[in-house]
Order: sequence, then C-alpha cells, then structure tokens
Amino acid sequence: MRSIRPLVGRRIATAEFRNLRVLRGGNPDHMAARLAGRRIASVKRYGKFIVATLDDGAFLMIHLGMTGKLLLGGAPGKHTHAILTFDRGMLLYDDSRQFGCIEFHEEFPKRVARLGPEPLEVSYEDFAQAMSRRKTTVKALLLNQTFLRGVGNIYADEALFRAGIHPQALACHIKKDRVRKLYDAVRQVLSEAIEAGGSSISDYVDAEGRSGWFQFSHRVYGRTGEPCPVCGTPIRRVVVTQRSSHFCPVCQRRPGGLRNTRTS
DNA sequence: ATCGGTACCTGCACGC
DNA sequence: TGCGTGCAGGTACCGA
Repeated sequence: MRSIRPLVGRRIATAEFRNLRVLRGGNPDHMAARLAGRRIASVKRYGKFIVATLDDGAFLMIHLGMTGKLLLGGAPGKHTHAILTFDRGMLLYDDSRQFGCIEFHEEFPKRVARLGPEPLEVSYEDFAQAMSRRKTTVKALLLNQTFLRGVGNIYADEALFRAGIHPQALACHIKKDRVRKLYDAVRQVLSEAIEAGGSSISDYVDAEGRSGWFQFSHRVYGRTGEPCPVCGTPIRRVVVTQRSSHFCPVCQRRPGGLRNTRTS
C-alpha cells in the first residue's frame, strides 16, 4: 500500500490485460479503453482490497488473493496478468495462483461495500455484540470478511494466541474478558504487521520488491511442534473450517462441546 | 440468515 | 531425475 501511494495523481497511458481469469468476467478491451487517459485520484485499502478512484469517478479494485503482487516497474513475467503504464513509470499485477483479481467498476464495488468494519476502527461494544450473536467457531468468524475486514489465517491465529482463546471455541460462548482480550489482540497484531510491512511466508513482496518482516514475530503460525513462547508446550495444528490453525494447547484451552478435531 | 464443504490455480517440499 | 502427494496466504458459490 505505502509503495503504490506514489501513483496518486499519475495518468494512466495504457492498460494491458493478459489473463481473463483475474478480471472476473470483466472485458479486457473495455477496461483498457476506460482506463487509458485517466488519472488516479486516490488509493485506499479496505481490508484486503485496494481501491483506486479514478478522476472520472470510476474505480479500479484489486485483491491480491494469496500470491498477488503489485510491482512498480520491472520486467513482466510468466504470471504478470495486467500492465498499467503511466505517464511516468509502470505498474505490474502479478499473481501465480490467480486467486486475486483486478476489476473495473463504474460504481463503488459492492463486494467492498459489504465488508465488515475495519478492526482498527470498530468499537469494542460493536465487536463484542457481533461476537455474541454468532454460533460459529471464533476462527471461522475472524476469517469472515463481513464480520471484520482484513483478518486472514495468519493474523487470526496470532490474535487468538495472544488472547488465549482456542480456535474452535464458539464465538457466542467466549467470556467477556476474553472477548476484550481478542479485540485488543486483533488490533495489536494488525497494526504490528502493517508496521512491519506484512508477513512474507513464501514470496510476498511489496511494490518495490521488499519482503515483510512480521513472519519473524509469528508466535504460533507455522510453528507446529515448536515450543510455545509463553509456556514451552509444543504448538499444535488443527484444521478448522478447512484451514490450518496453530495454537498452544495449554495457553489456549479447549472449551467443552467442540466439533470434531484433527490434530497433527 | 447462517453454516460447512468444495472449487478455483500454481508452486513447492517431500518421499519414493 | 522425475513422479505423485499434500500443502499453502483467500473468496465465491452451493446446498443444507
């Protein structure tokens, strides 16, 4: 984000789209024609979405999925799906797994409008009330972008660890003091991660090709079998709603009445 | 309305 | 060296 800010105020000379899949049904010729000559009026992050507003009021929406990258300059590669050239410089959209997308919208994109609140902006009262109404596991709820925007698998695990909550605890059963801890932990983890430039698990880089540093602060994510940094108990991995969850079985006690568990 | 399961796609680490 | 398997950050969509 901080690396693509410099594009604000620049004029798009040409747009080229090489992969229809990441356009999610958008017409590449129409998009290219609509983008050419437009200036980027602003760029804003909404959870995991990036929305650029154009000078004519239209929007370019980008989601990086799991492997997406926005690169300022450099040579297009095998997985470069979009190339925007500017009056000065160039932006490449690169995504090997193609789970991300780049879309053009005349109106503010509905998917973004439907997102839940920003964790750093939501009040504790709203957060706690929303939690108390959900019967799903807290892990699934944290990953649900209509509940809270921007929390992914890594940061969900890290926040649950810091709050001392088992990933399979039911959201509505979590005690008030723990909910408060979770609220604080989510905000803390996200702001630390943003500050550190993100988590580079395999090949994540920002627009200047820099990797993040937050992976060195992961206390449980990807540390199956390693000692818990608090009590030394080996970190465990379970699958919750098809996603791996890492936790300390002592610091994050299993509540009763859980759904079936697979540990490794 | 809400929930869980599945599909989408490529790359990598691993064991054989 | 090469092949098969399982795993990976995310969301949309389906049926229950």
